[in-house]
Amino acid sequence: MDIDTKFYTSTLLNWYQTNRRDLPWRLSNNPYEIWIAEVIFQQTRINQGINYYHRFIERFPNISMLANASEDEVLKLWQGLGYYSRARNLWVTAKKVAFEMQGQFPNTFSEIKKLKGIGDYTAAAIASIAFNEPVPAVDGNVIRVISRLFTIDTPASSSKGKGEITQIAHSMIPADNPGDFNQALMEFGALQCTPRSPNCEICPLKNSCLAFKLSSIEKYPLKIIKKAVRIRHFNYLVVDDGEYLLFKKRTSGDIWENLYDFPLIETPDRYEIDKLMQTPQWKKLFNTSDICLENVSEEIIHQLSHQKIILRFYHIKITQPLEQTYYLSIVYNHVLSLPVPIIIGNYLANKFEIGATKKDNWI
DNA sequence: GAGCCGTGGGA
DNA sequence: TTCCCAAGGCT
Repeated sequence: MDIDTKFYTSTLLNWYQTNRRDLPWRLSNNPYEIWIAEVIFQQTRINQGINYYHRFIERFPNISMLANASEDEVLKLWQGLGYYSRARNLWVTAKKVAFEMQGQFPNTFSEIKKLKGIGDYTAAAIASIAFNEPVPAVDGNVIRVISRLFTIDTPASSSKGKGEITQIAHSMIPADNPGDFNQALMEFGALQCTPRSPNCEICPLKNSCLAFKLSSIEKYPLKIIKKAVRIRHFNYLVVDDGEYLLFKKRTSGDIWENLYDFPLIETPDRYEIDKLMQTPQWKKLFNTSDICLENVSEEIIHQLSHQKIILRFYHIKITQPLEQTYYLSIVYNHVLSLPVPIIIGNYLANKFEIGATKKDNWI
């Protein structure tokens, strides 16, 4: 493709100069802070993650502090942000850099990309912003902007389409400030070339935008058909003896890995209480113990990107400790320190007044 | 390469 | 209400 790259480069840099948001990590060339920011803002809007960023940097101001923390604490700080593998991988990588690489964060794209939790995009962002390496950081914004400017008709989900876009972005990077340019392209996508109803009339690139010329802005980037989300039914048993609650640390191979939740009976469809009491899990847990069903919550829908969880909480009071070792007994005061899925955190806040409210989801 | 992994805000 | 999707990466 024959492109006047200089025009796009200078236009985007000029636009960035006057329209860029003041974001904390933009004041820094510290690879650690850039790394944390880039990971937090993977698939996450600025408004949703900005307070998490501040709290994270305050608690872990450098990679050594992060490396010496516990996984539970890192996950607790991440609670509510979602995609918890990001937090687990941050912790794993921090320990690797701190204890195996003498605390020296790698300084080239290829070395950075070897770290767990860092892929093409994040490696390029860190390498270009912290180390001035001219590598294209292709995120969802860049895909959208380039797709529209040049009407890319290969889906960006394919390696071919991604490759085309990456190549174009690469050709636009100025040698002197690749970091600013990468951020300019992304910021342009976030603020000007928005997914829905972009204001093309005020766009400095409208006369160079092929999609605009063809009145097909809405067509790009090419949409991919999504498969239906899986529907699951969770029955949470909130087992309560007045002093402690039962919890279980979730294991790998499912959502919310390494977070904690209540004893869970997953059923193939909606079970009423009498049917739930007939399940082997219920019978095994309570056996012949005296129980009192204190409360059954309304049905709650928890929508994940790929699953729809239909769930209820069964608040069950017991008078005698259960004869079991499978679940953890957590005293009320300690419940707050456990990293839990947001739906559990909200329940605890509303029902037990343990922890913060939904809007204030941190310690 | 396709499926999996959260959550919240906006239209 | 419902749907979309946001500074992606791993298996």
